[in-house]
Amino acid sequence: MTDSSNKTSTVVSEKKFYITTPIFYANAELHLGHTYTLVLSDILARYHRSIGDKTFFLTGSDEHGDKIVRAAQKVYMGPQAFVNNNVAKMQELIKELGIANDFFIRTSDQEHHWHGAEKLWHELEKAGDIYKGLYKGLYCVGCEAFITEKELVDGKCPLHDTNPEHIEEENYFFKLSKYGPEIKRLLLSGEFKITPQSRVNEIVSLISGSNGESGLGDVSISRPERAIPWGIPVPNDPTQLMYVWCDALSNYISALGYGTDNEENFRTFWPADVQVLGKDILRFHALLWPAFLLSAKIPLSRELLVHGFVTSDGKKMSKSIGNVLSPEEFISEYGRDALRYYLAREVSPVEDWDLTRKKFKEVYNANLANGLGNLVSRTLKMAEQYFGGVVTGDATRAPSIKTKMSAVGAFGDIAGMNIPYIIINDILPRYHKHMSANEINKGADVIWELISHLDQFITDYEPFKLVKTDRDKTEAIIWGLLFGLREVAQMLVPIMPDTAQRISLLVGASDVNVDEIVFNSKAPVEPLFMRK
RNA sequence: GCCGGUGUAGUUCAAUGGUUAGAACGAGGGACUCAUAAGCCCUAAACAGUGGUUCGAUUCCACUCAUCGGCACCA
Repeated sequence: MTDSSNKTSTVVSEKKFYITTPIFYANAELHLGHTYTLVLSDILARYHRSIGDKTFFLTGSDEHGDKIVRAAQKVYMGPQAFVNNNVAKMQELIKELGIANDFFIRTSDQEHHWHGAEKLWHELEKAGDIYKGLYKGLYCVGCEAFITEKELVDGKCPLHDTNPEHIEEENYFFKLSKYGPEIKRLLLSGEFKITPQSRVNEIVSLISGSNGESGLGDVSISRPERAIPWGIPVPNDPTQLMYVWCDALSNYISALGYGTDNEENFRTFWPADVQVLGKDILRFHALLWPAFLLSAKIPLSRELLVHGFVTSDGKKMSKSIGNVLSPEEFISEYGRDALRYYLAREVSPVEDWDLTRKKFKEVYNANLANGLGNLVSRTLKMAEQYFGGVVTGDATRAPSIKTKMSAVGAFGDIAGMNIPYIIINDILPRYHKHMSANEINKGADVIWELISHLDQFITDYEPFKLVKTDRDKTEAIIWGLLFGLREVAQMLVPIMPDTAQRISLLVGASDVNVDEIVFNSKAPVEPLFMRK
């Protein structure tokens, strides 16, 4: 893919763009929910790279905590070996999905992560926001960990069937309560954005509290070192380890070199432009994380993009129901780009969504095999048969669409307009509008509108008949189709990078200005997307 | 229980205080053939319920029912 040839679809931008996923807990393999987070983020990152933004895309793994230690013990492994193993699997899936992250941060990585976490702790301390206090909770001896009221079954630990003990221990606390009003103000003013808006309302009402009671309390941010020390020691107090929040949330800046002797990336990329996360961890990102940043006098992230959960046939995936769907399953049957397509277009970035094998297949056949793939085949076959693949033309000679396509696009009706005109004045502006607003599903819709226009264009002129009587006009029509396909490929770059490249190579556009493109195309040897 | 959102064709979504409530997928039918029996055209198919405001409501309000989310240490 060359950048010089995509003049029409490139909006020149000199901005920086920093996007993050949460770090994934290294106690199990990644599932479809994680896959969605990764693909959504990757599409946004690739989009911003494609428009020229200086982009940094971060993902990583959260590797500390009692849960890891216990899970490792179960399989007779040390915690480090255990997480190494799981992280290797994560990275394998990340590679299979075609995720192009710039860095992978690991919280057990002393060189890349610990300095940042420690510096953040120091800053909170310096601001006077850390104090020693008593943490009270329910502790299960069997689990060697605190458990929450919600986890209890009949007042007992569900794993050990024992009554947990009420214990108190001395921890460090962070003055979260101090920052409630400021976070509320930033949320309401829009300086700190959360998408969708309903999540802002939730957080604001949480801060405000109910019945006149203050909403926010302080939180404990350390735990006493236990049998196996597995975490980042609290600076100047080795008897305590940082609890998950300070340890994990700081990854977003430690990965940029914060706290190391090279903070150049931090200066370049912070604050994050978009932090993608699932609704389950909204609170930590919308309250604790900004409070940490305010305390440390670091600017807040610009936007949290909060997505929903995936269900399988309307139910939560669970092994006991037997409805678990894995990303690997779809990749092996349909290919990586098909899965990316599904996640991009068939899923709302902010709502819960559902997946079934039946629906995936229907969507695949309708839009990839019959839609995109078939259009590529029929266009390139005609180009090859009639013109040996070499098609010359220009925008001024391209015929116009005849059929009225009602209620489509900004014009309402595109009859009488030619392909390049429609693309430049309607398709591309709307595509960019949606993609830059993180609405990748709507961006993808626009691409498929163009695909539909191109099919309609073939119906309008029937070049397969016309070629017998008017070769010049037929060439102008095929030229219009190839021009359209070239733009489809460009817009597809963030969503389906492999497919975009394949189409671009097949279409074979010359690297000259829009008005004089010569196509040196070839028909695909086999369909892009085999019908299933 | 409290707070907030949603409820439109088989499914996923859209729009609107007023002539025929749009689209996609899926289903049924048709004419074509460049193409992956794909594409194109046509057809059937919906405003949760009750009451209110209004000349007139699917659209505004109230209630009911259903459903989803939140109600702090769950990555």
